[in-house]
Amino acid sequence: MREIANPDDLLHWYDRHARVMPWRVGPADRAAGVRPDPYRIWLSEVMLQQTTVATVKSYFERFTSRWPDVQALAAADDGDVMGEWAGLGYYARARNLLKCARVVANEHGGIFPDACDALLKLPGIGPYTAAAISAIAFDRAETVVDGNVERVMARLYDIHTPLPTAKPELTEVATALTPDNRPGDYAQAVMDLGATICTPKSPACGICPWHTPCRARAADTQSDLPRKLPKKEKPTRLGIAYVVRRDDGAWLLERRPDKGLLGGMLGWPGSDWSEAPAPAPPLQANWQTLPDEARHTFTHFHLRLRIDVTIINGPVDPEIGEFIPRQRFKPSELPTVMRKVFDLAHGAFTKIG
DNA sequence: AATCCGTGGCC
DNA sequence: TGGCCAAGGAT
Repeated sequence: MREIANPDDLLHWYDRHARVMPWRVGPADRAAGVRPDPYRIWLSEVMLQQTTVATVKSYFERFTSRWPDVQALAAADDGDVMGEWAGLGYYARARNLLKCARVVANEHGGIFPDACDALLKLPGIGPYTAAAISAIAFDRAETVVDGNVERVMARLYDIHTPLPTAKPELTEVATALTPDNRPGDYAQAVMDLGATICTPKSPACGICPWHTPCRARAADTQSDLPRKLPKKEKPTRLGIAYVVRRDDGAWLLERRPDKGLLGGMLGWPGSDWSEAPAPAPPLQANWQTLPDEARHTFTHFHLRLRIDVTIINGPVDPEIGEFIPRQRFKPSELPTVMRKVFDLAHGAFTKIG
């Protein structure tokens, strides 16, 4: 008879090897009765969507220092939140984060729901995040299925169906395995296992607490799992960014519309991004094209951005965007592609004087 | 259902 | 250097 994976074996491993994170209540503290702060769990889970733990840590510290609870975040200025999120990517997360904070503050008395179905109704909370908050913050027996869990389950049960087709099947076996005992710790334990032992490349099967029941390990297929459908090729798009510096040091920037790429973020005025972008200077000036272009890769295309710069004297009323005084302009509040443009333009201005 | 939506580290 | 990958969600 084939041996079945035992959740207690994983929990025992987690008790010894749980990763330490700023938002996490470790297994020892949890056993002593310490409860996680749902606000911090929610915030960390949204930040961790498609984003590495290492990247999230510093953002989490800055957010919780500036906005210690959901009421504080709900009262925050939109631009301040988008500015703090700059560099983390997937900016719809930040817009939905604010929406969610305001719903929780105004319609739930500042208390996060503990049930999945209620959490799912909130902006920016999907199946994974709802289960994660319910399990981790409230210790309810919900099953989290993220990329780690998909990989662990595909290997544990030697499932060769490629993702995303395999998702329902992987969810089913993951659900069947979820224990009623310590579900919050268990959810974090599966993800820790995927992140540190059952890794995408070169999994450390020799020290895995589920080594014995793992069917992929028995079949030596672990390195091929999970299978994934081939990805589409990324096209290259071109564009022009216009950097205007006023003689008093102010910069001309625009707030991008909420919908679409980099929605809600600050950026330089520019052309469309396409095969043949149409020039669209925000004002009449003596434009100079920089020798180097900014290169950036988004989720689904490569971008090559020509940079046109100019320096203007005295008051000018641009048709597009708004001058931001030197004192108030923080390059750290720009999304990465816009910061690359700034770095190149600033370097050129500095050299020219 | 398929597409859109960022970024940085890794090898 | 370029593709892969990371605690996904909205439309």
